[in-house]
Amino acid sequence: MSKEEKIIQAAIEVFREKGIEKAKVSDIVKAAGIAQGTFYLYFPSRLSVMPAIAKVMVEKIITAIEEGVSTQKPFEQQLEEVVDVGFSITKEYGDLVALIYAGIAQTEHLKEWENIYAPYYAWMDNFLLQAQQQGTIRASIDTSRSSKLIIGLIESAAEQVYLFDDCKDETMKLVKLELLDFLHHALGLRHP
Amino acid sequence: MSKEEKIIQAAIEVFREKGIEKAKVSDIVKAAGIAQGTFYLYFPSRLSVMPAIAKVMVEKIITAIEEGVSTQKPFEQQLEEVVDVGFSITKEYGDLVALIYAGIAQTEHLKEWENIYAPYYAWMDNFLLQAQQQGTIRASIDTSRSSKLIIGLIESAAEQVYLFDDCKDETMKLVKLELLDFLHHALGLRHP
Amino acid sequence: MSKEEKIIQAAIEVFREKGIEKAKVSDIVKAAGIAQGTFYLYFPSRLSVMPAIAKVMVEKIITAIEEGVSTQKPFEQQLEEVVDVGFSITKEYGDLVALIYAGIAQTEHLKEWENIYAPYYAWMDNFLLQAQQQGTIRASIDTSRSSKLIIGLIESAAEQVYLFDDCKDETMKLVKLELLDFLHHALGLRHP
Amino acid sequence: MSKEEKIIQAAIEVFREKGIEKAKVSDIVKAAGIAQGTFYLYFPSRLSVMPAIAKVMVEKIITAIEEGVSTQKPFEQQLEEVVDVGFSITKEYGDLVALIYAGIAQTEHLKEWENIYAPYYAWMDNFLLQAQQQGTIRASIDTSRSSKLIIGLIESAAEQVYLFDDCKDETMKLVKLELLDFLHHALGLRHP
DNA sequence: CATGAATGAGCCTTCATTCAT
DNA sequence: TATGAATGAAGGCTCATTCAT
Repeated sequence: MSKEEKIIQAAIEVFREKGIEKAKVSDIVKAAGIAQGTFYLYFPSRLSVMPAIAKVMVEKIITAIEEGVSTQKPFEQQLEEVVDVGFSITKEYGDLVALIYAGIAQTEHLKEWENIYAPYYAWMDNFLLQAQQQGTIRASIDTSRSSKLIIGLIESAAEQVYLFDDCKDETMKLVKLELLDFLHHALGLRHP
Repeated sequence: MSKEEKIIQAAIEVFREKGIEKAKVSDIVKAAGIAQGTFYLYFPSRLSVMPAIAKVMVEKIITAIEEGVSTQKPFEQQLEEVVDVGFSITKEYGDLVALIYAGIAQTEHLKEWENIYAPYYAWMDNFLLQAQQQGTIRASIDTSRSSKLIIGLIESAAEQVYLFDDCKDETMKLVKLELLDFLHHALGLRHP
Repeated sequence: MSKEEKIIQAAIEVFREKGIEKAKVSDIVKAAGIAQGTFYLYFPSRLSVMPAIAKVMVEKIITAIEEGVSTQKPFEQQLEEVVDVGFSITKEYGDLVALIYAGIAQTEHLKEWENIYAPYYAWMDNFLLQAQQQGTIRASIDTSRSSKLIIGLIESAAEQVYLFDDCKDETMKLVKLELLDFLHHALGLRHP
Repeated sequence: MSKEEKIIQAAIEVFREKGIEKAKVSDIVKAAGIAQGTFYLYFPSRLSVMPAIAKVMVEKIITAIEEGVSTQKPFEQQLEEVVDVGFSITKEYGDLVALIYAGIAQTEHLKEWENIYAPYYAWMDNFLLQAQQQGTIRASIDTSRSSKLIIGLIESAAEQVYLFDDCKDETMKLVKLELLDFLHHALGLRHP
């Protein structure tokens, strides 16, 4: 693992553990096993690791989606898998997403956020588009816009369970069912 | 306006303008027109104004909803008003919401967030419940869970427009339409 | 008890408990049951209570000496009582003495300390003088100078026991015996 | 001179000049010719230099004793030299001793003080022990306990002169004589 | 490339003191 | 006399960043 990768991994670790404000460069370099000055050979400032962290995170999201959704299956099942993966992502990276969001909100323009999530949005757009072309979901959907709505919706639902709720397993199933029902209707899903 | 209110107003102003990390207590007291020490008579630390800000914000949200939605009109029109108000709220307070969310993520447990939004959730729950009882929306909806989904959905949509997008007015109408369509289907809206 | 007395008593309490630097005016007024501003009606500044505390302390010392030493008994027994009382004083007020000493060292001229202890020195001087006039102790002693030496000696001995040592009771008796032996020889005590 | 030594020397200087409470870290670093932050690389807090100062001071005391007392001469002359050195020490470091004592009283347990003075006590103990073994002072003395008494005694006497009195030179000789006389008797000194 | 000691600007917070009531 | 809210100066400490080695 290169020094740069070490730093990014250590930063993820430390930011998750301590939060943005309390994550010191000294913590990160300690976790990375490098010297204080070395950090600045790779990143110009403390918060400039954030985009790199975001990139790593989105890569993981994309991988999870691609691995978790079987393009062979019927759309209805795929949709269920999309929700499952979305929940897994929030479970595993929800705090990290919130962190990066906050980090970006504090530094650069929030618009940057769209670029970060772009691959996720693109995947979802394509997912809907294909279903639409096959007549599985209603034709009136604007897949580009709805892809963002759906991602927001899945995240909202998952946050209800993982960030806020306590009795997770129980709630999770109920929320997922409600969400799937919601999506079925929203997408005008036709059971072929 | 009491000193405490002055501080909260000034804090809102400064946090919005400078972001969490760069908002100094000295900025806040200057904006509030009080002495540095006075701040600490009302709040034990710099970030402890956050919950107070959140409370003010939610009060404004509730007021906006109650004023913006005419309970006399048919549900379909009310829903449109709900979306309109939701968009207005995000337009006006979106950055503040993001700020508070980040501020809370850095200090207390994220669960606190649910308490803050509780009145908004409660209103939405009741809104759906009445529609359901009148048979306007499908009976299979769990209004409590869906209220959160819908609020998340409206916020996602509005953020697309106001936080990220540039060409706002144009986009806004399209996104709103897409969202309303999405909701109509999701809720199984019956046009009476 | 007058307000002024209340303040002095509260100050003694708080200074003993928290030490000089950490004893806040707010602590003192709270302990005294008065308002913050009232303190400044009686004392011009935070540390200006110190002399008043010192005065109270010396009064207690004098009282203890006068009550604890029986002028009727032979000198040898009186000397033992003087040592006993000296030890009691250090046990009870040793920390306070150190406190006042430090407090004075930080503010005014250390010379003030002599004025504070003056009554104690005077009593000891007189005590020695009478013994000398009766031929009980050696004539070559300068009672004025030696009174200070002896007080310093008793305090040193008692501090060994109460401020520093752990196994107090055991040690105390041994130290007292050693000290008395030391004093007997130093004073050239004649057993009549 | 290492940075740490520079800090200690500067701290001694500043604490003596301004007293404990008014000695600011900024004063110390200025005197040491280093940056403010550098102070905290070597000491965790402002008052944590105190023990280091104490150590330096005791080293100086030991050096002064070893240089000022000629172990070859007869005990009586050595005792005079011990008193002379003791007076010199108080003259030169008396204020520092009071300072450190107060500083320690404010922070750590007072017991620490005994550890600091331990080398001085040990030297005196040994000094007495040898005289006792040679029959020069009375056999009934417990040298360990009396070493502390004697050090307390010398300090008391010297403080009378240097800390409190004005007409120093005059008084000094008289006090010294009185003290030596006092010690001769107390120790049961035999003039061989 | 790597190091880590050194820097120093800057902020949060405390608290003695004041003063209008 | 008494109050206690308000003041604001002041300082300990942190920590991102630099740079000589």
